[in-house]
Amino acid sequence: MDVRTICLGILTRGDATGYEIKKLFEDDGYEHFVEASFGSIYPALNRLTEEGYVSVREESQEKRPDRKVYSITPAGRTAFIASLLKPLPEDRHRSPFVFAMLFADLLPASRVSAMLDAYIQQAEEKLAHLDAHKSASKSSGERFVTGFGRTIYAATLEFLRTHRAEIEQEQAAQAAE
Amino acid sequence: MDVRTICLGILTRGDATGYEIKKLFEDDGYEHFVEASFGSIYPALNRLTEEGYVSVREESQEKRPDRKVYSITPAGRTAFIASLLKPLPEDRHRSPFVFAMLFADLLPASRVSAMLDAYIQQAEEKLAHLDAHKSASKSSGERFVTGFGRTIYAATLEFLRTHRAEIEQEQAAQAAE
DNA sequence: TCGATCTATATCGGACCTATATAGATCGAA
DNA sequence: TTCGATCTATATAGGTCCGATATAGATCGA
Repeated sequence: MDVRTICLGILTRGDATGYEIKKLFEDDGYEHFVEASFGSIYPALNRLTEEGYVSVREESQEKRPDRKVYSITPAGRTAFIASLLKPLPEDRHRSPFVFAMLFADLLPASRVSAMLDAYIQQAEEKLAHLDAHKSASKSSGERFVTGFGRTIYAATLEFLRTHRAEIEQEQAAQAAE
Repeated sequence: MDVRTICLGILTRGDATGYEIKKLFEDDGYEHFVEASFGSIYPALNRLTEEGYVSVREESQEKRPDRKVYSITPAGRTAFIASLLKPLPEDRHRSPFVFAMLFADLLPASRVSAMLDAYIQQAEEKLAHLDAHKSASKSSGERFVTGFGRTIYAATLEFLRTHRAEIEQEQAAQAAE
């Protein structure tokens, strides 16, 4: 999903600034599945405005930088739906942690354990964040996605806790050689 | 993990061409976690060569384009280990499917069902591919990563099969309004 | 035998992220 | 109370990476 489509999607739920578009995914705990940086959101909104898919109103606030509040136009809504009717790109899950585990045999056992600890802790935090915002989920789609996220993190934690010993023991055996 | 580090990692396991570097991850079923395109692999190898982290030998074959076989140098090996000792970047799992599910209420029920079907089928194929190459896993790291992949896909399938009805029924209820 | 797929390298354009700059507001800790 | 940290808010430059495309002969199945 390109950043322009992501922006249009958020705007179907209500007006927002570029800043809010980024924050909404994080607050709802979707950042693991959908995210975009400011460096791509702001140019995307400019282009969407040029193309007539969104409109802007500038709210100049006292003693604050201007807020540019974006609204989706009927043309934007149509384009957004159309993009969801096209075949979806495949998921891409890039994991430096998994990559590093492939080369565990080249690393000190302590480093491997530290990586496992850090990864487990991260998954625990993400899971806690999703559970904290459980009640905020409204549409069936949102509930579905939150549940999916919880499932993935729970399965991750379960696997790591039950299988970390295997990789750590082989490390130990190797160090003893 | 940047592409240069990925290339170095593969080359710690043995010499390879740019083409083989890409294929190795796919054949072993790691492409969901680690991947790089030709458009970044070839420039990366050129730069690694300039920097002295890899060396090349050109094998000009009869009636075939030249093979450029890359080998990691001691300096490359050192740099690779060093990169694994630095804090790892976080995972990023981008899912157009999950994004689309957030907006299921804007789509026809048939489209939502079709997306679920396609996503489930993809996960089944990935899982089958991992199982097919089960025996090929050698190091404990490789076995760990293969098991991790299977866990994620299995959890995904389990969740989708038990929860797709919820989102599909809400769709149906909405259409009836 | 003809199209599809495979091996193999390479580049261009575009999409995207990271880091950085700016700037005032708010809020907690010392 | 004041100073640093964090938050709101937009924006750009540099660099990384991907997708599409080009090339070209080999192999393999229909």
